[in-house]
Amino acid sequence: MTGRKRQSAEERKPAILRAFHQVIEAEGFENASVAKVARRAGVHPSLLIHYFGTKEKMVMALVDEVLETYALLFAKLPEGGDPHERLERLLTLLWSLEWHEAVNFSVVFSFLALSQRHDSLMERVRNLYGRYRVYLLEQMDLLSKAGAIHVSDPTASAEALISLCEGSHYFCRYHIEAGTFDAHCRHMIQAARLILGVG
Amino acid sequence: MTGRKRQSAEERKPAILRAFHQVIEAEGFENASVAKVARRAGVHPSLLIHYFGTKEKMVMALVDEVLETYALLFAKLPEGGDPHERLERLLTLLWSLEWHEAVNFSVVFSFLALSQRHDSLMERVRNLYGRYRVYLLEQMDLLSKAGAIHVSDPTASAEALISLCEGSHYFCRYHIEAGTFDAHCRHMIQAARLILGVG
DNA sequence: GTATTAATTAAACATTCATTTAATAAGAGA
DNA sequence: TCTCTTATTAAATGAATGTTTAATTAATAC
Repeated sequence: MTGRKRQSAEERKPAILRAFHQVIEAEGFENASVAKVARRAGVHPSLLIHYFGTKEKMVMALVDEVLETYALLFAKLPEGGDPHERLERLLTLLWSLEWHEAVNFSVVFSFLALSQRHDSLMERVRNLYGRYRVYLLEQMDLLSKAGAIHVSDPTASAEALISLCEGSHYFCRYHIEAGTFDAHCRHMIQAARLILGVG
Repeated sequence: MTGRKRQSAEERKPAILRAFHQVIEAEGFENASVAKVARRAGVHPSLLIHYFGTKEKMVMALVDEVLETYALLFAKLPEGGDPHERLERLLTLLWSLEWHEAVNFSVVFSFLALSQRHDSLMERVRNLYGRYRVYLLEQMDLLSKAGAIHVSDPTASAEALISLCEGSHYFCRYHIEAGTFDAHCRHMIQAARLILGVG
């Protein structure tokens, strides 16, 4: 009748979340109703409730996916190899198009807003950034001992790197000219080098 | 009957926007309905429509206020005086509690999400950051000539400062420990000095 | 004190909201 | 083929959505 095939839960649930993501992108989190998501997924609204229980749980399922995207991103951070080369790979990855486009800003901004009044979400985001910070501290220790960087206060440098990186990716669209993203990344890498004492 | 006094439009409209802001803070932008805002303002829902026309226009009125808050913040940036002292005042202001708490993060994150699909809002935010950038470039030129800083690429340094500042304020809550905001600010000021060649 | 203007509410509107309950349909295993 | 499970829809729910229209109330101007 609908022209849609019967699918398993393992196929349908991700498809619904994909539709949810698209609706948020197109119309905003505040306008992403169950009915609209269902329509985009080509499915009856009650099927979403059947799979997720409530809309809130569906939101949290999408949050899980977005957080997982970040976790996968962090998993790409370089671990071994020559210190100088590793530093180079780290900076190049942090300011790559891949890193920049990993998530949708409309979705992430909405979830960051949500985290302000959703304790467990806040805790999960903090946990993610905590791992980020630990990674940077470890690397700075290694790179420091190898003489690849020169930092006096690793904690301060880690905070600065995270701030520079997040500020750059989330806000550059508000102050750089169109078509200058590559140059912006070079600028940020240079600033990162100054912070790491290798300017 | 309601116990509320009759007020002029000049008093009522800001009061309604204040209530709107509070509802977003407490329940999120996606749950801030006209009825809830009216209830918090102690007023009938149709009064909001009478004053603002539509909910969307009411949203834009609140956006105006938030953007104005930022504009007033920028107006506090130091202009004259001794270069070294001015640099000191600039960094101290950028990483002050006043700067940090000037806006509500739940509200701003929601509006940043909105800007992704609202062209005129995007343009207005870009305009704001453009002025921020111009200010920094002007100051860097002056400070540079006075020997207070040493930057080779002012554009790159301005982008780095903005990124560091925004990334710090919007994301520090996700990676610093409670009660370490002051230390974090000191770290950021030190990083800013490195970027400005006065480390 | 009356007329006028502006603030405010009341009531009703169609629409959309998330969700429930029950029915249907399809595939899997026996 | 029959049974059982699971995917899917249909239909109905009451509440909440934003908005309109008309009525009411209070202050202002004359």
